[in-house]
Amino acid sequence: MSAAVPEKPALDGLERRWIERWEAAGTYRFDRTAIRDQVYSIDTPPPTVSGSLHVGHVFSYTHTDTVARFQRMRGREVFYPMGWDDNGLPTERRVQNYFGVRCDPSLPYDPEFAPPVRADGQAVPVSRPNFVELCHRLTAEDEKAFEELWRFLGLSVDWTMTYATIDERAQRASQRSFLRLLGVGLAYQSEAPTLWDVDFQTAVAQAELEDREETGAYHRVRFAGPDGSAIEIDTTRPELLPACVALVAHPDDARYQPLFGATATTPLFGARVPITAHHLAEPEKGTGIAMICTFGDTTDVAWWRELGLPVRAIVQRDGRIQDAPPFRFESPDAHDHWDELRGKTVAQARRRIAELLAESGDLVGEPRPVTHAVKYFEKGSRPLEIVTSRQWFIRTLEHTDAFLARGAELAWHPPYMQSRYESWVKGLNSDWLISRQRFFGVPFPLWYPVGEDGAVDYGHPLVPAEDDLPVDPSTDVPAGYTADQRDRPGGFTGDADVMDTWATSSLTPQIAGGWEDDADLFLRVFPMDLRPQAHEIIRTWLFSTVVRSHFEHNCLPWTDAAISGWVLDPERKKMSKSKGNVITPLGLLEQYGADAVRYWAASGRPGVDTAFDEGQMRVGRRLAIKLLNASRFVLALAGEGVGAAGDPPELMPLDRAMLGRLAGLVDEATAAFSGYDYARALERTESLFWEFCDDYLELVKSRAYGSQGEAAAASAHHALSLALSALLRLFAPFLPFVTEEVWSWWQEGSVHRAPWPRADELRAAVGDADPLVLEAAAAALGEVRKAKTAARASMRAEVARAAVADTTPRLAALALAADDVKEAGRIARFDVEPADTFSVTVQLAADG
RNA sequence: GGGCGCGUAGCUCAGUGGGAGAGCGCUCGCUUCACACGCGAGAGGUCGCUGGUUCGAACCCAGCCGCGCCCACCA
Repeated sequence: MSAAVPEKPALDGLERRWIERWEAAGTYRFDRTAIRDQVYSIDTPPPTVSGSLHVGHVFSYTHTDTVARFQRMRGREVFYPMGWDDNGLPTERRVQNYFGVRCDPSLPYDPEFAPPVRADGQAVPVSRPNFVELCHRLTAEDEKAFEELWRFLGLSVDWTMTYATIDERAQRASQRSFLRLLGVGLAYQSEAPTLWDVDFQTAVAQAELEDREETGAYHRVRFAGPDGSAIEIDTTRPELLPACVALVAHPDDARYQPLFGATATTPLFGARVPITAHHLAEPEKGTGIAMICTFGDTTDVAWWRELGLPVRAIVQRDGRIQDAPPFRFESPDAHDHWDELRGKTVAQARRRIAELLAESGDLVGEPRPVTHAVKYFEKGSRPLEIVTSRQWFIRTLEHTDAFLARGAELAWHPPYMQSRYESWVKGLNSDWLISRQRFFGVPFPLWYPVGEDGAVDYGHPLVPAEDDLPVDPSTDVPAGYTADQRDRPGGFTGDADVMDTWATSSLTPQIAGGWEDDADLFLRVFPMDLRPQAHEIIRTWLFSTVVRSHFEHNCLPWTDAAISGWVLDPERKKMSKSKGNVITPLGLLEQYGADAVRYWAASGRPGVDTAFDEGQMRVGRRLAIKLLNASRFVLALAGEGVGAAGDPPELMPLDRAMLGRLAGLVDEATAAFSGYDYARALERTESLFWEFCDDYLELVKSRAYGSQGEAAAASAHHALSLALSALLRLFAPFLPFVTEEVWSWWQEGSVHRAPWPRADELRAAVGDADPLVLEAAAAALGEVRKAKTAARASMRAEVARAAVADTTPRLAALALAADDVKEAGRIARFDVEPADTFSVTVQLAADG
């Protein structure tokens, strides 16, 4: 069999070769006859295909793959699908830039449409169906590129099991789940103030917000009190003055207590607004009394709601001040002031109104610069406004206790990640907003009746049958209506919105697992075992998946969540596209080899941010090459001993000691992997492997060549082949290519379908093993090496005499491997003497 | 403001009550018959700071400093 071992083994080309063979052999194909208990199922994160893959992806997907491979070798049938996240804003944005188009839903579909040739000028308006076609076209290309890279990285995904978050299955699942939530009242629509991105022109959910520190300015503005005296308030948003509906101070604030219930008058616009009390008003902030506008921030919304105030909205959905006055002005001046503001952007209006207030004498002093946190859509570039709109929500607020209980039920790796989940759930302040005023997404499967007067009756949505899903309400027609009744009095109109991307992604276990489309599969894989994901999307993806599974199946979607850290650049900044510090993985894979890149990734412990380190990839490459060479050597030494029939030979003490250590390693690696600590499993395996090469192989070399007779050689051969077999399997989850290559030299089948090594079987084969034998022998050999190095001699230099002083038990252990030490150290005369401490006296032969 | 994590050799990181470690980098040596994509050896640290618990602390406790992240109604 050793005939199959190449003369000069090399890493180059291993990836291409084995990718092809694994595909042909179906090595990673999921066997769907397996029952749930035999299955290990993974809720793979679908990467956003419109972005490019970066080393962060390689990092975390490698972690998952090592776990998948471990579980497969442990005998579980691994359900490891791959999804593509292709719906939503990132794709829309990429399509707009790539093709130079913009979606105009009012246009009709043009079947002849061809995208412009990268028009650098104006974006070409296209209809929604044309736009969606372009989205599909581009994502199809992106998915191909992603799959190539994943295969090259060696992910043991079953590539016959892929899904996309915009595909028909995903749409059906999203719509079905939505309709069921609607049916039991867990989904509802509401016309209410919502956070709104004025560039994307869509509502935004709490989970998509981020705070950004901005410089603003406090403007101290003078209101007129009931008796005509001045009431001064501080505001960073003076442009909202016409939207002011009340003043508010803390109920305990003695300064303002006399004013509660009275009326103040706004400058410039002369609106009379009540002076109210509310506990959210902070006496220390500004002057202690604030103006409430509809709506400047979410506190305004709370005050407005709880104090029962009217609405005087002035900001339109495009971020400009509306044309119509927010209320009936009582003075010509107010009209003049309004004319100065309307049509302006919020920022323009802010500058202008500051001037107007200064002119009228109602601005006290100069505006004072201040840095404050402002809410943004995480993908947006202008501060969010709050506008009133009709949106769909899923009820989460009244179920937070249940969600917290689910979080406690879930096994988190690492455990402290649970606190992120809990702080999110406890901080929820609104139901989950799932509707988006966008184009490339899953449509709401709803129509609304249009009355004879042309008014849309949102209160009585028309729903399709589940069997008809998915539907597109913009082209499909509800039961009982005909197509020509669309948007006509007495007819119907389709819901124009699409679902938020998380409303679909939160169903990845159902989509990947088949749910009702493939109920047989679903029974075998759901609830799943593992959700691997990054920590920054605990509040979105993880939370929302728990919500959906809780409502739909009354259980957790998976038992375990493995949270990966980030990849940091050398300056310890998170690698991200916007920072421009992203490194693309393909070049790395080609330069160092997939196994080497995986080695670096798998060295990053679960949940811990890890520095990008090409040095670690070089180390990984060195390890892979060492595996090739050491394996070749072991197989050459073991020769016919490998896989020979008949009774195994009696093992010598040194061999037993080495195999005993190996059994200990198997225990450690198995325990680490079972607790999702792949990094520890790798570290321990690697460490033992180098010792195996540096000490054991050197010690046993000449005996294996036959220097001590046939029986002694047979023992070495047997131990070597047992060790190589176990080591290859321990490394297989990390270095799938090189281990498969070596395995193929002398074994049948794939190492990735071979059973994970078992410590009890090793121990049974070994019998009694005294670890001291290997320890003492390695220590003695180390001292001999040291002496040779000190003498600037070659390791081949002959030693005339070596005398080992050590404690009696260690000397006894050393005696059992004395011949091996003598031969490895090229020692002519080898003496021992009892002593309290270990030392070795070495005399090199005269001519070295 | 609240919470979580981190702080160990120049760098990347292991180490959770009793000898301060690994790899890389650096220095020196070795044509060694598996591997020069190699082998051997060496130098290098007040384990963030202060106090406490303990016979004994890198490790447990308290406080502080620094870094990062998450959350928070941000007038």
